[in-house]
Amino acid sequence: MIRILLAEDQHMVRGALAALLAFEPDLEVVAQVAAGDKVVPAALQAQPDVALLDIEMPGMDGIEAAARLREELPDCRVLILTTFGRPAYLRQAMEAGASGFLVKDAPAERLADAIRRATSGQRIIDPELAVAALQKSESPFTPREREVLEASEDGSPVAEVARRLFLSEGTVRNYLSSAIGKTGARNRIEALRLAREKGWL
Amino acid sequence: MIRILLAEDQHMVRGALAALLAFEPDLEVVAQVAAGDKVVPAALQAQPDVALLDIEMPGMDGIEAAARLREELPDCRVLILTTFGRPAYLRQAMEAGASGFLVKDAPAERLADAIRRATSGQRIIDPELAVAALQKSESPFTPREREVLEASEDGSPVAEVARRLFLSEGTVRNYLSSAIGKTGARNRIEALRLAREKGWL
DNA sequence: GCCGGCGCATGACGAATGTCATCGCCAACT
DNA sequence: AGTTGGCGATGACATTCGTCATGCGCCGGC
Repeated sequence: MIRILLAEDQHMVRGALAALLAFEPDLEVVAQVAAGDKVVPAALQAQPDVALLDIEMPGMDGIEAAARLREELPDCRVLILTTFGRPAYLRQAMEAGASGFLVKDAPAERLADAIRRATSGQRIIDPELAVAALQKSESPFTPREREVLEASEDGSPVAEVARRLFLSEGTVRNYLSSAIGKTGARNRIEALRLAREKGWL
Repeated sequence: MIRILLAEDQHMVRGALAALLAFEPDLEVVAQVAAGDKVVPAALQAQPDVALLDIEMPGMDGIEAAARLREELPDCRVLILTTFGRPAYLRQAMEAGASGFLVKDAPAERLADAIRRATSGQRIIDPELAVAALQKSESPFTPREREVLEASEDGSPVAEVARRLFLSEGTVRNYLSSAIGKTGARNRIEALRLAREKGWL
């Protein structure tokens, strides 16, 4: 019996996924949480074999939760399940120690299969996404440029981004300027949009 | 036996919802589609009693699909199921002739219940959402302010927005400034984000 | 050992943006 | 008739943003 922890903030989707898994005789959902920061506590209590984590969650995102979980329960495999098949998410998920990465666009049947494979130690990457990630031109950003761009996505002014990243205001402007140049945008907002479209984030 | 059509673009979510409904002995999913423009053709063929429509779909959005469906198959009830409980969506759904409106945040158990009630002619509105819609302060924007804000969402500079809306550059800045003030933001980007969060767009 | 690239910073400058006061026009409301 | 408020515009001003040149330290590769 494979014990599963389900982390997904949309109640109905979570319930539906649980129903989907309930049809599999060898799978058992032993815990359900709706927020990223509840993942580790629930896992410590329920001792699942696999954690199925959404990325977009309140409290803590699924990537971060995955990393924490790998520290606290190294025996628990992590599967990331997300709406957005951004290459950057895939990369981050792998860095966080996830065993697999699925998009919600994938066929429903693939889910149970992925869970079984994860427990047997395999890595599961959504084939469509893997192809997309490889086809997508490599991001031309330096790590810092990406970091600064991402920190600007909520629209906070340069000064605040600088504070958050412990950088000088001028430095932040330089990185943004460079990112704007590389995307061919006219300002940071467009740069952010174009970078996302090209899968550079 | 209540016959159900399921329209939802994310394959895995669709499959999971089908699994959820499969547990109900009196409900039967007779058709599944992944795009809004496939709803009416599939419904004509499968003759469902209830159509469960996501709003965010390729091809045609769920609201529009609902309206078309009401014309073609007036006996088929329509339930809107969506991620975003925006008051505007709720209003549009009702205008399109939907019998009910559910958010994916709602408890999974409520779904089957809503379907049964819809077939018996009742209207179903997610209570949380109804409360939220009433609590939500009405948008403080004037029509022009909203228009200018929305035209700025892709990050184009003021000059371009002005050209698109046949306004002077200064006027656009004025409306943006006013919108920034009303949202309590520090620049247009934040204003856009905050306005969305508050359901003012 | 000498690049070249990245990280970080500074300073300066022009362009874009945000704010404010003020104006005219028109429609609605009192 | 007068007041109010949305709409559109202008001009001036301060701030923020984007760009560029330049400097320094660090590391990896040739």
